[in-house]
Amino acid sequence: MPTTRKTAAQDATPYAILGLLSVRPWTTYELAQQVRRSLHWFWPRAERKLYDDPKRLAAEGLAKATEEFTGKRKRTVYSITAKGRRELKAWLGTPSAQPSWENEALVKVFFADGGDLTTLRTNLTEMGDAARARLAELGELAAGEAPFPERRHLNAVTIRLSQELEEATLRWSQWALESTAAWKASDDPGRWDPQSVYTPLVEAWSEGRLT
Amino acid sequence: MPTTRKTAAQDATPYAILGLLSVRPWTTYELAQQVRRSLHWFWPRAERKLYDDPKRLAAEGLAKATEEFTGKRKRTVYSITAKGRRELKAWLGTPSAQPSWENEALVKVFFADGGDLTTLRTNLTEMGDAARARLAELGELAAGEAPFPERRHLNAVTIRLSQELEEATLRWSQWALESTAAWKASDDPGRWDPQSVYTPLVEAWSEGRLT
DNA sequence: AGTAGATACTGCAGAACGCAGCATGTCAAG
DNA sequence: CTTGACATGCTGCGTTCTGCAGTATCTACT
Repeated sequence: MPTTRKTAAQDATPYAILGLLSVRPWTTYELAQQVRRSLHWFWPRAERKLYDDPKRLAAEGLAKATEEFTGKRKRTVYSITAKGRRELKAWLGTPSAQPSWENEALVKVFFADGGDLTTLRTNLTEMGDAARARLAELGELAAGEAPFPERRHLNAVTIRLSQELEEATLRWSQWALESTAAWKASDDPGRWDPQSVYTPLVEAWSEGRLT
Repeated sequence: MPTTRKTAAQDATPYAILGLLSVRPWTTYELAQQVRRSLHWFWPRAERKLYDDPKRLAAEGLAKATEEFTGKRKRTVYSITAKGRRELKAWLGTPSAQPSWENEALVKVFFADGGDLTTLRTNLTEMGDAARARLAELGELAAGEAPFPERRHLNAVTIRLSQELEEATLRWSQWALESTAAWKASDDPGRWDPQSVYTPLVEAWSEGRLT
């Protein structure tokens, strides 16, 4: 990773919420549910934040808070303002932060030489299972009713990337399980050749195909 | 994402550091550099944390802090203890938190209907460029001297997943650029059929191939 | 002798998180 | 018609994490 990473000008979370508000008005509770279905896949944030950020958006005039009542229980519905739409549009054109992903199971694979070969292989299996489970969730999403037909194209493009990443993880876990089957121990791969794994990548790099 | 997410018993960061210490003793500064090269790819944490966590590890007897001097400048070298190795090994067998990834550019793609088609396509291009740049970094890592030859197999397996994910992202961005070339606007895909994108995923899901 | 850059951290303010808590509403079973 | 389970709709609070500025020493080069 480069130290010269370009960080985004602003925190993306309020804009992500603004984006959801641009689709339709929501109560925070509905927002939280919708986030679980969509945004959370590629912009995971604690639900707690979804109760604070809309207030700020409202304070800055990017959203409008309307109080409604169900019996005597109050609920706040947030909607986007014209100013909010302009801000959102401007944000779409700003440079983005580098993507990042975290994977605790892979940390365990990386340090697998501190444990047994069986433990390593269990972790690999679990990574594959998790990927399959997430693919199933994506499948369910894709098969379900589209809540916003006018946004299907963007949903499709976005879900597609999640799908590709999970499939890549699944394929990798299968490859890793096959590879490690021949290992003697977690700290001794026997005749298995690590260098050959790198070859295609190193060739692409040294031939300048990646620049 | 499921609400029934299983969270890991403990925070992985101290264990990740413990893992590095199991390879060899480091000063925090060296640790920070090493993390940038390896761990940061799949366990990104602020460098600031690398100055606090080893202290805790030492306080718990999982690591040992040794003070050394370069002239009159002090530096602390951390090394793993026998207890630390046992704890690390035990941790390797515990269930892991779900993986997560965040991608600000994809948020912009997801809400692209709030902006121009050109903006959408710029963001797609930038995502591809970023993936290519990261692949180049991985290539450089893979081509370089292996600092720990006895860990090459684990490095190879781990880097391989990063590579697959970046390649998947790159392929996706190219596909998305081709797809959007025919769109009329960011909120109007014209004749482009979102449903067909889902088809393979939905079929795999409905046939139960993901369970 | 000067200075740019690497090494080696600490302090602090603000952001984010997780979790508990609390109050109301709905719906179904007994 | 009452009880309980679960959904809705939040707020408060303690802890952790992050980013950034600041401090000081060492090394290498001009």
